[in-house]
Amino acid sequence: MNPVQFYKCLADETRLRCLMLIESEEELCVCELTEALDESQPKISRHLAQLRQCELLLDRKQGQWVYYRINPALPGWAKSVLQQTGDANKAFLKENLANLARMGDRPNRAASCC
Amino acid sequence: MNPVQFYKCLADETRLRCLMLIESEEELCVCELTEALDESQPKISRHLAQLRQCELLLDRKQGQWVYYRINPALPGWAKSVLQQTGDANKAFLKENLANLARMGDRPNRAASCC
DNA sequence: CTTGTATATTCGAAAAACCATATATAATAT
DNA sequence: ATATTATATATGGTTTTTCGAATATACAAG
Repeated sequence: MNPVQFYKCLADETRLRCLMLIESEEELCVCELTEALDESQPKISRHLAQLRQCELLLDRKQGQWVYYRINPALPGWAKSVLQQTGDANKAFLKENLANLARMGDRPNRAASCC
Repeated sequence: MNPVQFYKCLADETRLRCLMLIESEEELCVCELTEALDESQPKISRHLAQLRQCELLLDRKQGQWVYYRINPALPGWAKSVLQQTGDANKAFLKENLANLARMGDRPNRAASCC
């Protein structure tokens, strides 16, 4: 994991929020992130694709949903950076988490919805 | 310290190397960084100015030299990120540190040279 | 005052990143 | 089969970032 490439991934507001939210929630699907960030679906999807290509995220398809999670194979320092950034910047995510909470009918892991 | 702005600062090879080298050496002047990275003086200077403006670095003028160091007032998580990144990516800096070591006549803190 | 060295800044061009819109794919439901 | 929902990708344009080259400033030495 090249550190410059890693930090380029974190250097965009949309991507950083996605990463922090996923870090906080373990796993989120595209529609949940779209709602939490209040951004267009293609925009979210494009950034997630980049994070997947750079191997910061792994995806898992379940029915019509695609769930993203932090790649556990990331080097320790990178995982630690993500974790610390999330822990120390809770306020940064406040509104996004509120949007997520307010979201009715979230897909429940292993079953219906969205 | 906005985390997006912080990571934008780290998302450039020149800036990240400067930060890591300063992290490793406590304090470095522009000519030392120019030599260590083998880049043009204006390029180094421009990136250092950005890091200073974003308050990641502090500068100190001594005679004709300007020494840069990590801003100790950075939030804990940011200092920790810089430190961990440096510790875990020594190979990334290997050649830069070699250039620095090979550099004859480095300015000695509080006296002549360069 | 002139020269030399260290550093900073300006400017225009080139490259990279980002975005909105439209469209494609794939799964599910009717 | 058709319609709907979730996600992905392609296209073209706009904004942002980065850069080299030239120039400016500031200090030191002679």
